[in-house]
Amino acid sequence: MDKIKTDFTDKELRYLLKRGVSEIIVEQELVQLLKSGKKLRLKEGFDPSTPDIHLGHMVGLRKLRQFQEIGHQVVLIVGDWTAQIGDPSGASITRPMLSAEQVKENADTYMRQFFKVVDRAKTEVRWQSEWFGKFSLADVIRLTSKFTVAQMLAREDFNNRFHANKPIAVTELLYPMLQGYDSVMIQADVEFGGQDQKFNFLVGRELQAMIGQKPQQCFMTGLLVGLDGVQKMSKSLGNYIGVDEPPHEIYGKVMSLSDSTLIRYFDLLTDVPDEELAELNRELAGGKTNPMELKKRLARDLVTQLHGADAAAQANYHFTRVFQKREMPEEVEEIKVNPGEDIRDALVKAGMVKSKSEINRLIQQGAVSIDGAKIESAIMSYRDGSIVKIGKHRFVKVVITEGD
RNA sequence: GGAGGGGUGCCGGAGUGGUUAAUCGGAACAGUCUGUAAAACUGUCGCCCUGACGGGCUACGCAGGUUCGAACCCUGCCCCCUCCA
Repeated sequence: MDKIKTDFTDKELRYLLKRGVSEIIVEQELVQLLKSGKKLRLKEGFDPSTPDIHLGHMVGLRKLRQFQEIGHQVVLIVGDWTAQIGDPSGASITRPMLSAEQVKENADTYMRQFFKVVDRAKTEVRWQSEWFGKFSLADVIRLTSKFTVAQMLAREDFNNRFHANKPIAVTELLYPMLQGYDSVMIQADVEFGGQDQKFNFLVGRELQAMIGQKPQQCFMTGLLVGLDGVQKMSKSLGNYIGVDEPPHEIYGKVMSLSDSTLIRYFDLLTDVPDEELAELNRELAGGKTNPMELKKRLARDLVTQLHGADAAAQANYHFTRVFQKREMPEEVEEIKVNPGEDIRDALVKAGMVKSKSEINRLIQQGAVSIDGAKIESAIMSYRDGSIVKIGKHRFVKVVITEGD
């Protein structure tokens, strides 16, 4: 079958183990594993209560892909049991229990996005319920007796909350143990995730050792800052770019990134070589390169990865035309207008604006034009085929129709 | 079992009887500028009528009440949260 790559140049190793990587425990052991020729089992878990993947997650998925390309096996775990506990974050300690159908649906959604980056053919999907579904109280006691409260409190988040007199649910203490047990069940060689997963990964490592398995390596990827350029990309902060978003949306969001985050994005999300990145960075600092051009390159690269080269070219064209040149897009939505009807009403009806008050406000702000002429008052003359422009990039074509 | 805090506009969060469609921040939208859907700056940001001036209506968990007048006071109900044991 697939050949497993065992000979690496220093450069290749550096790319695999440094680029976009935050920490590896234990790096030397991982290097040995890679060179041993063993087909490694790479564990990645996810919580089916949050099925959307964004670029922040993509950093890790790209790593999985890279390991697949040198012959290794990804094992994706659907955390249908741990999802009921909620990963201890302090913010939300109680989560609604999801129905079985809901979990299934979320899992499908997640996987559809996951496999945009990761190779499905080299992935084994496992559900926690395969083993936890049969767990008895005796099993729970056996598992929990392997750890002490002090060990669990070593986790930074628990520790903080403990000392701040904030609640820690008993089930939350269970979370790392369950996640660790997954590693035992699938005999993971390496577990992948963000830096915030370190504690859970280490619990898995210990548990495997106790049971007589070779402890897994912990592979933690770097954090991506979100659109605001300050906080980490996360769904709850709303500063994310979803893997599932349409091409022009991804492209546009990349273009709105703050300049200072550009290189980091290249670093974490593209294959542009380190030397070239360093060079680009120098040019940027020296003002030799226009950040916009670089952003376009980044946007094209990312859209290509997620939607293919054609979509990327199209998104690029669309952006240049609509946003840079402020021309009409190739396709303009049409709205039906009855003869003599106030066009404002038609715009509201078509959902172009939220309310008549809003369109009035926009007119006052000088944001509306018809056939290139700015509208000063609410009296708008138009004819069949007129192009109404609202703001910088909302266009609509008037179609006059009789009836209703 | 005991003690206490709170539910306000898309979100966060002021306001504790009139001058409050409701300070402020964020998001969003628009305008100016620009190398960019970056940044910066300015403005808008409940709904309806009006070209505009202006006017009307609805809103501060829910339901009542007090008052000339309530997000703010009272009563009941619902819901969140924290601490002690």
